[in-house]
Amino acid sequence: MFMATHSSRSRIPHPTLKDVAALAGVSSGLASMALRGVNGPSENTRRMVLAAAEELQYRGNATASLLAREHPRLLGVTCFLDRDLDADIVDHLYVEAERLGYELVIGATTPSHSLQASLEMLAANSCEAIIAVGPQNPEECLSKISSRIPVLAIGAIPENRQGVSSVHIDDRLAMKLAVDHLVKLGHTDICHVTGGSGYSSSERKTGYEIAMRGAGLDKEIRIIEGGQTEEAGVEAAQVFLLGSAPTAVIAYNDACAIGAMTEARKLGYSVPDDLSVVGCDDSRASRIAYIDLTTVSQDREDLACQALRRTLTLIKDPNSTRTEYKSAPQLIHRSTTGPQHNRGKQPNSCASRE
Amino acid sequence: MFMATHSSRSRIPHPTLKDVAALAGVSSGLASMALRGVNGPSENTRRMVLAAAEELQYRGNATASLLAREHPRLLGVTCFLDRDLDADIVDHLYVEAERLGYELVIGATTPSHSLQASLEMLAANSCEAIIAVGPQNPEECLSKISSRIPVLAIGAIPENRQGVSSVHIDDRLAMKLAVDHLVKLGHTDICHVTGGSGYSSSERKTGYEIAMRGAGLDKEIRIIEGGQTEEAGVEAAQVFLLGSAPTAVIAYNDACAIGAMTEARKLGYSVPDDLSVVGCDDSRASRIAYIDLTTVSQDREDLACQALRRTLTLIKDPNSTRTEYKSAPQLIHRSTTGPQHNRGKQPNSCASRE
DNA sequence: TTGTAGGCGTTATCAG
DNA sequence: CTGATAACGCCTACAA
Repeated sequence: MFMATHSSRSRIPHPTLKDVAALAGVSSGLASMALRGVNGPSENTRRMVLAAAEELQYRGNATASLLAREHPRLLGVTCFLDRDLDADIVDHLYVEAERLGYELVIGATTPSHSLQASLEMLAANSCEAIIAVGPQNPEECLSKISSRIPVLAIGAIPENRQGVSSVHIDDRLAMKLAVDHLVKLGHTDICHVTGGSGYSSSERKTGYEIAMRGAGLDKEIRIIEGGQTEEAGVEAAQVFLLGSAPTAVIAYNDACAIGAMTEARKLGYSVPDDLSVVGCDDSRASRIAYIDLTTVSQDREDLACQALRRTLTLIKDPNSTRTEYKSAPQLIHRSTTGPQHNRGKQPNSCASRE
Repeated sequence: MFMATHSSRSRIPHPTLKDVAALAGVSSGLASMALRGVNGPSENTRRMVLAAAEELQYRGNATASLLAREHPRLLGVTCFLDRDLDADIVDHLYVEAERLGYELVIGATTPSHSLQASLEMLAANSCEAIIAVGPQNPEECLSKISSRIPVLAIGAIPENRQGVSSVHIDDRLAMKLAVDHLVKLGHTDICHVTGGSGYSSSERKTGYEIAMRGAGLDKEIRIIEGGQTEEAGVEAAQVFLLGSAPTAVIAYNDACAIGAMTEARKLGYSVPDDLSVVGCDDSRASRIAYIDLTTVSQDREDLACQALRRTLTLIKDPNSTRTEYKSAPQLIHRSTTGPQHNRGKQPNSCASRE
């Protein structure tokens, strides 16, 4: 059998529905129905069409289909590419979307490609709704675009963001779990490193404060300005380890916690002996054996399912009211937290020990 | 001024080009040209159209545009969501694409959404070409789809993958840099942990072998089957640390290196005193201060630029021959490699020390 | 069960 | 410089 050496892509255009219909000897309308599996065409017709499609290696043109359909069944997703939490969520979104007969198209948010740009792109491309995954710091653009197309955020959103529904973990509860975990281990001197200026950061901060008060530790509340990166954690540690160091620290997220832990160890503190560290998110990094960070997990599957369910509701009734769903977080006890030994807050001279 | 309390999205459909043209008092064809900024319309007409578009809050329908244009100027990108190397590359792709007037749409590859599925989706959605980022293990689907649409892989591809061009680091050179670095530090007992069955893994293995021979270390060549994850690194370490442990190890990538390093430390080896560890990719994880892994970096910007340049060439001439570009890697010396002390290969009883 | 025809919103071609 | 008009490929009444 001979095969073409050059695939002459440029010469023979892709076969269209009309070609398939012609080969099958039916009209293109019928062929369309047969291909989509809706009922109407007879069994015989369906077979003919499928055979023709197979023979011609027919591939539908999704763009044309999108334009013609009234319900494109296409959802836009914006996410960051370097956050494994987002990756897990998107993975679950794919599963749910497939189950519900929806297609997903992704607009990535990167340093050079803003959330705004992703949203515009998705809105222009016939998406029926947009699911924005991750900490949406310039949330204004979510509100803005939500007047054109339903938007649901996975991640906390201020209540006054009109039109944008959200699905996220209960940030306050997450911090309460962390505080209670440490209290149970005997800690009282527990400080919190914030995640900067975002909304979920302020929620977690509030949750920490409430939990501390709930544990009768009003006087011990100590808040350090931080951020969502490892570097922010490093800088925060340099602050809270000066003077009277706490025996435990709860960071806004895992990255920040890892940074703080790194710096603490570098300064001679042993984790968890001298300092217990708790992160948040249960990121991939937190699970690295060498890090093995105690953290508060987000249930990715729950978030994805709820997000999709609610997004479809928004599509059906665009005027339905904004909703908010708080998923229950869970404490994951790993090796960076331990009992309070109460043996002083001075760093050891020896860097680390088992 | 009154504002609608409910954004009645469902009631008023988005304004179309025709609406804009009507308001501006011109034909839709003219309006289209004015909006796109091509020359033809008079300055006055252009202003009228722009004003009308502004007033109606007109947003073009990208789907319709895609269908009508002969050159959609749309590129599909497949990538993994949890690999920060890919994230960096995509970031640079966005920059280059914008510069060249192309739009990017992303199809993510996740555990539940195969590369195949992403490719099909992108091909069906009027992309002019697809750039596949990352280690494409089931590369067959790249070849298959390349008969329908130009495909360029960022990452090594076997030579017999017809139709698929590739842009990637020089894997063999990368391993040579690692070997030479270690040799310069006095190491001779250098083993390599592979990345599993992929093509770039076999290239790196070969590169390691060649470099070892080049350094006169034929007898010292020692290869351990590994993988691309931290877990694989852990398992590999359990193997190569049994019996006579090497003084240095080069892993397929950073994740694998980190796993191996973790396990080595857990078993009582000090890094880099007892064991030097080199990764590959210069991933975000490798830069974490607490890990600070010596590695071989990939120039993300170079990869992205070359990929885009070559992709456009493929689009212009689909019958042009497959090309391969090897980007120069660079050794990043961090703190997991050090001089060979030659003080025996037995693990210390003390876990670690400064 | 099947064919026909009109439309989705743009772009592109051609006369005027 | 401008305005009809025909694609683009598919979906979907509606009619047969």
